[in-house]
Amino acid sequence: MPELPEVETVRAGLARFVLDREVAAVSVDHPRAVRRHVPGAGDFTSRLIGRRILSAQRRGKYLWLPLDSGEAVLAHLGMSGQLLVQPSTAPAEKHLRVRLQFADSGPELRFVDQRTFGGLSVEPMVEVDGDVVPVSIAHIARDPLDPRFEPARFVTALRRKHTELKRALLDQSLISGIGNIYADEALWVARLHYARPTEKLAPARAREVLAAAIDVMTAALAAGGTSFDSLYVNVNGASGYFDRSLQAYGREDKPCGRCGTPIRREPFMNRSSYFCPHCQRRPSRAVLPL
DNA sequence: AAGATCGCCTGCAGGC
DNA sequence: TGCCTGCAGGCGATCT
Repeated sequence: MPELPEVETVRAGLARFVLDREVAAVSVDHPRAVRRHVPGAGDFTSRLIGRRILSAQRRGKYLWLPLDSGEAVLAHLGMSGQLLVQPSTAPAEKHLRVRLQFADSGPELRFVDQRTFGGLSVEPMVEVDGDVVPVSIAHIARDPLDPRFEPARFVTALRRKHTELKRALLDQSLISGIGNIYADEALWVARLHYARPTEKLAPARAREVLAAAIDVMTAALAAGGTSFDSLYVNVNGASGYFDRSLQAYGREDKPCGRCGTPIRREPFMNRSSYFCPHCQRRPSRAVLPL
């Protein structure tokens, strides 16, 4: 499941292949893949043809390719999305959704997505807080690997919230790029339970969980992104493998790497939370004085 | 109005 | 064997 490190791996890979190339033809093979492009598939196609790709950018789990029209192709990989660079002679993938062919007749760009949670759109840009981003992601916060990310601002915003810590880490409008896997890993490293109330979290503890998130995602990025099944494949067609270094996620009943206590899995937000019941103590219900 | 929940979507593992 | 259920889970829409 692509989170920030995996998306960054794709972005970096794409940058090598699509820069300064002119789009010559587009085919949309599944309408759901462009459902966020409100004017429809025809409009999506016409906004791309004849346009040149200027760069490859990313914020959190979103990546986009600015065009010489001033708009950008925005992509989200969802659960199972892949952006593949393939020779035009390569047979169509089973879940091929969108295909971009270039005027130079070189390798084409394919969006492949089994579960169709991901998608593409072409959008104008908007300035938000000193950055220029596609309009539909104006509400997405900077991610912690962004040079303009402000830790103190995150800590303040986190402690103003009245929710559980993991919910906040997954809130892309508070901090972006963190998904279920790296949230569990960061909480394990910081020895914090997922249900800790954000409003009672000491600033030092908030800084620790942020540092942990940065650490686990930086390490994953260095390793080329995490993958658990064959669905996520990076732009070169090779799966990233970082899962062997995961300490909590997916390790139900396996010993905690610190204390040996079996890792526990609990339902959380229609998914799972993995944590060490010894290192990550459930918060008490007691109301603390301000 | 912020916070919590729902529905989307496919493939596969596991139970009977 | 094949049907059924649960699970994977990000995110916009919709509730409270």
